[in-house]
Amino acid sequence: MPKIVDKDEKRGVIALSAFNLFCEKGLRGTTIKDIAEAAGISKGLVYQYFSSKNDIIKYVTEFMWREAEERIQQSMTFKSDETSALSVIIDEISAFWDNDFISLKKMTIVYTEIYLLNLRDELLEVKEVFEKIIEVRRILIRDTIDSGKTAGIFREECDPDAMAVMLCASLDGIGMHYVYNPDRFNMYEAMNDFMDIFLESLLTKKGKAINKKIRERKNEDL
Amino acid sequence: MPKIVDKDEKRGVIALSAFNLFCEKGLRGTTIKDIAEAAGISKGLVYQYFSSKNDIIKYVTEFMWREAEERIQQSMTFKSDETSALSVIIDEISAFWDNDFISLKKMTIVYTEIYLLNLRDELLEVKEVFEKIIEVRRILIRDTIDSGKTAGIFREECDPDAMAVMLCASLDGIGMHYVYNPDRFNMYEAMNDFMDIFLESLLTKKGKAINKKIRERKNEDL
Amino acid sequence: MPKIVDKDEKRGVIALSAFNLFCEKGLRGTTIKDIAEAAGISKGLVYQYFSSKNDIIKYVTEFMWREAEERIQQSMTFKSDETSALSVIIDEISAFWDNDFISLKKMTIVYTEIYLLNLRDELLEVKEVFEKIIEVRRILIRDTIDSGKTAGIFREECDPDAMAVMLCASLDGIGMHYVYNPDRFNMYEAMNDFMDIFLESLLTKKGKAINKKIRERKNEDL
Amino acid sequence: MPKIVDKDEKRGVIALSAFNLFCEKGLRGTTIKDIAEAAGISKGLVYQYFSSKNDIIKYVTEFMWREAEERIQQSMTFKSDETSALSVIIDEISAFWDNDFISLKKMTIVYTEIYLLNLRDELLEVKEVFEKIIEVRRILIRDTIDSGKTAGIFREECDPDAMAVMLCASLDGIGMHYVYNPDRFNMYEAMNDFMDIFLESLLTKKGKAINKKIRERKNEDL
DNA sequence: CATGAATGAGTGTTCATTCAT
DNA sequence: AATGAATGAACACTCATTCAT
Repeated sequence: MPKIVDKDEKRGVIALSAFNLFCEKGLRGTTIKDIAEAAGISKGLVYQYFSSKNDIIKYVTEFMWREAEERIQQSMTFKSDETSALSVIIDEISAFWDNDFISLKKMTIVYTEIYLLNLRDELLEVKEVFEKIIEVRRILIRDTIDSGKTAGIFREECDPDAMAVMLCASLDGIGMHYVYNPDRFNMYEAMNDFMDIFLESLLTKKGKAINKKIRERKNEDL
Repeated sequence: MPKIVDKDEKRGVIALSAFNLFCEKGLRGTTIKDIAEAAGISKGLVYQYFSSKNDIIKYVTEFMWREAEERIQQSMTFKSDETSALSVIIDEISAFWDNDFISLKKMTIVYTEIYLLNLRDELLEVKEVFEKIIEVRRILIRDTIDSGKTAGIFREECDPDAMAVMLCASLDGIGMHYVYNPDRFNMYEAMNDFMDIFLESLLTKKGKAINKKIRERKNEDL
Repeated sequence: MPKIVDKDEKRGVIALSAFNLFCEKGLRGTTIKDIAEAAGISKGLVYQYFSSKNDIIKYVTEFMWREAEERIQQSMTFKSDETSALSVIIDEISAFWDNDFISLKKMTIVYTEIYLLNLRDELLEVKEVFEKIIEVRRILIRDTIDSGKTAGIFREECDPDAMAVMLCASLDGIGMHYVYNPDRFNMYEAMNDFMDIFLESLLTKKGKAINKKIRERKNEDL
Repeated sequence: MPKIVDKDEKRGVIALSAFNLFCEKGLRGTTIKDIAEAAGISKGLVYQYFSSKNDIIKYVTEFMWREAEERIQQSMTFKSDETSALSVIIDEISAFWDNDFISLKKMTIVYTEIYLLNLRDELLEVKEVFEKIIEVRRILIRDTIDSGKTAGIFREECDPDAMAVMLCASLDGIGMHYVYNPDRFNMYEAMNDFMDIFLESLLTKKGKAINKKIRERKNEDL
């Protein structure tokens, strides 16, 4: 009788090993041998679970997407009051980078590497999933700003689409610079500063008042 | 006598071929054979002009740095009045990305690839030059904000160092997202929006007035 | 399960192929492809057993050293009487070259090539082992002469260190010339002549008597 | 009018540069570019004087042969008395290695490299010349011993052919070991010791007396 | 005469993938 | 199910040689 193996679980184990190695050594710099060893199995067996190295990258990308989605779902679930819009944005922004298990640095590196692959259409199988990662954040923020406008929190003249794109992009940039040079600045502070500046311009008076309350509540929590 | 060749020019020609290929296929994905063919020469001849593939990458990086520096020098040269601080920042920000889209894309891709390699110290020969590219912008912006504070244009409480880092990082992020998906948003508008938001928070009343004038003058120029 | 392979044995097989090729075509003239083909495997597989071409050369050098050491151990083991000093030297001298001509030639070629590489420090990984081959003979002979002096076999005025160096060097030269031109002279006779001349000068009367006995016994054995 | 060039002289200049480089970096390790630079000319011009790299090696070998021959002719020219036989041998032996201009080390390295090439018949054009270098010494020594026998200086039972081969070979070996490890022993002393041992066995009483005189005269000269 | 730009076959080495066991 | 031995195409880089100038 063959050993009973949870195929899906094992795929996850292998992919996690791969993910960690991708961070340390890059997509190209990580060999199948490396992955197999890190997962405690043989090279050949990797190919029972993944059809190719690209297949692993695809899985890893999907994994990152699922992580992002899940966090966002969590953010959304428990917010329903008027202040939610702001909290969601602020939380999501920091949550995206705020993960002990899969470190910021790791995420950033792999995310950036896949960004490059897709920019050159070198990994078409992965493109769709990768773009979901971007979209899920963008849409969340866009929708949040949108409903914030309805609630009178954001100013009329602010364009949710444009703002969302800009916000996501800026935060990616801050993340990358931080990862490259973590000594240069305190990232959480930087992101907070950034959000302050951003919100200062876009919030209505009502919005600013709410923001103030949220901040106060957060400080009390600490 | 052998064919007379302008060595420096030929280095430039080869490096340009390389640069284009680096963008299309990535640093690792581009082979010396590719570069030689694109430059219309043989593999061996490449090594008469560059000591190694990394040497080519170094040249390309230095080229990008020289480009960045030159533009910055230009920005600085002709500004001396009170409004210079703002103009410089605004100009530099847009100038940095102000080429045709093709070359913006290329710059971004290569810049990002080198970012990744340096993150893992895989390209030590290039690290120093790469960091100059980052620094030259950062310092320009920091100093500009600093002197803007003295001139009463920027608010007292704004930290030039932190702002400069954040600004550079954000703009990199915006550039990357734009290059990835140029249809999503008009980058110049996005950057202008971004700058507006940013300046709105950091300028004093006096600063805001000057900013307004600069904007008006610019619109007249068009 | 993959084919079960005795890694050590296979290393030996590959190294033997390499050794033969090194002799025929030289260390530099032998390519990894040559070695792989001679061993009946693919180029890539060679690197499963050796980390580099130099690693193969190192193995071959270590092999030669082990051969030399083993023979010397054998020479030492069964001699304990007064005459041992002389027997050991004589035996060792002939034993070192005492293989079929083919392998003598091979040894000499590879030994000489490694000599040249080390002379220019082009093969540092191998230097230490190579020098062991020289030293093991030199020290054996030096110690033997030394104890032979104590036993009154060698003359008081003979310097064991100088004699050992000279003896080793001369015998290397004779080996090289013999290998180059095996038809010119009978090497065993030449070495015997050489030893006779050498011993004639260095032995005491007592030593000469013992030497005579050893020779007679040897002739009886044949 | 073309520049008038002494073709032969220039060949010599190039070959000398080559010779020096062959010593430092080996035959394979020396490139045509190296040689051209050392000779102060261009790569292409080298091919006006030599048809190939092997052609240079051939020239260098011929040069070494001419050097050897010349020295030997000198040795022979001025000796005519009874003692010449010994002087010639002793002088030649030391003279062969005793050259400041073209150092011992250089000679040994190139000589040994060519030895290896010929051992494998990799450079047939050179084989003949290389063997002349060996032969010229061997024959000199053989003839000298031969005439020494006639003159009653060498013992009847000594075989000039065998002795000459052995002597040349041994001295080559001593040279090689010395070059590899010049700190181990004083080569001139070693060669003298060697000659003493050698002559002690082969000279007649008369021969020993003459040898003694030669030594004394030499010491006076110093 | 003289140059050095240009070539391209050949080197050691790596690694995704296959497959016999 | 699981192994790791085996493959071979691909890569960066070198160098003797040629030849247009």
